[in-house]
Amino acid sequence: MARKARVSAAVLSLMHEGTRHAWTLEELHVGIARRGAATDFSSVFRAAEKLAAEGLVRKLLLEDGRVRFELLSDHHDHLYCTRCHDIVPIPCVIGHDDFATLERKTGAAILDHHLILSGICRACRAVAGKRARAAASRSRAR
Amino acid sequence: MARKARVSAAVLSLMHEGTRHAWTLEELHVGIARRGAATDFSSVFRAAEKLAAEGLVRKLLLEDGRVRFELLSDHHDHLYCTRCHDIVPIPCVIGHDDFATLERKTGAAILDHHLILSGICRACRAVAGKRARAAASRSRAR
DNA sequence: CTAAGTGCAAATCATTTGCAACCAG
DNA sequence: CTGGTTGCAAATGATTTGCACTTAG
Repeated sequence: MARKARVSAAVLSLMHEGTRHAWTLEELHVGIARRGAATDFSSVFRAAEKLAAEGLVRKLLLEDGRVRFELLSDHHDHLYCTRCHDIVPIPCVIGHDDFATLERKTGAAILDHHLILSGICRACRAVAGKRARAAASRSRAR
Repeated sequence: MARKARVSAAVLSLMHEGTRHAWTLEELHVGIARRGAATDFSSVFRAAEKLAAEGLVRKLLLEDGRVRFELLSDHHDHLYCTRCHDIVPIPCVIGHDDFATLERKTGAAILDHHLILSGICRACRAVAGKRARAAASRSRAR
């Protein structure tokens, strides 16, 4: 590095905070600004792309069509909560033998995979549960 | 329907041809034009969206960031070939028990899933194999 | 000094929408 | 007639690029 990359550092440090699992560029941009180190959106974009190219970060593309970045760690998959639009990491359920079977069946070479679940995350379920109970007691009261 | 939907029909008919498994809007647009029934891009867009809303077609979003549509059939997953950028259908390898386990582990309600494999499809592997053999014989000749 | 990193503005790309015209029922 | 459908043009939203400027090494 010819120069310490201020924005890259900010991106990494923000991600390491662990407030969120997968970040859109917008979220990174805002997050960095909140810490008082305002930057340009395009700088965030370039920093994130670079980190992804360097393999420090993984670029994801989920069902809502926006790019997200996450810290690279041991393989896991993702749950996209259709209620709060948050991304939750999920342990990987697909084994090597599954891939071996698929490769045999299809003749393709499988190099990587992304399993994207969609549904309602634990937090949102809790809220929904509370609502349902409240509704139930309301109808009992009537 | 107050009017027979020309574009929707063309989209479905093109998809039924089976030339391709998953179609981008662009591919649909061009495909329909090739058949001599030129239409506007936005009409293709609206037709595809409508078909998806009606449940005749499924909307996909893969790693290259472009929306694709496929005929709705029994559940399967997808291989994205990083060489030819084609989408190949793959039988589903994840069982109900896997989801049950995940739901227990994570506390989330899992409603749907998309497994996206990436790698090299059978066709491209064949080409690569041919190339490798050719290279081998060239080096032998030297 | 010099090349990587940055900010700003503008370009691009795919998707989406507004609106007037169209036409099968 | 009427409301779903279409074409055209223009808007949107996110990502990406050009360029001049800065600055760590």
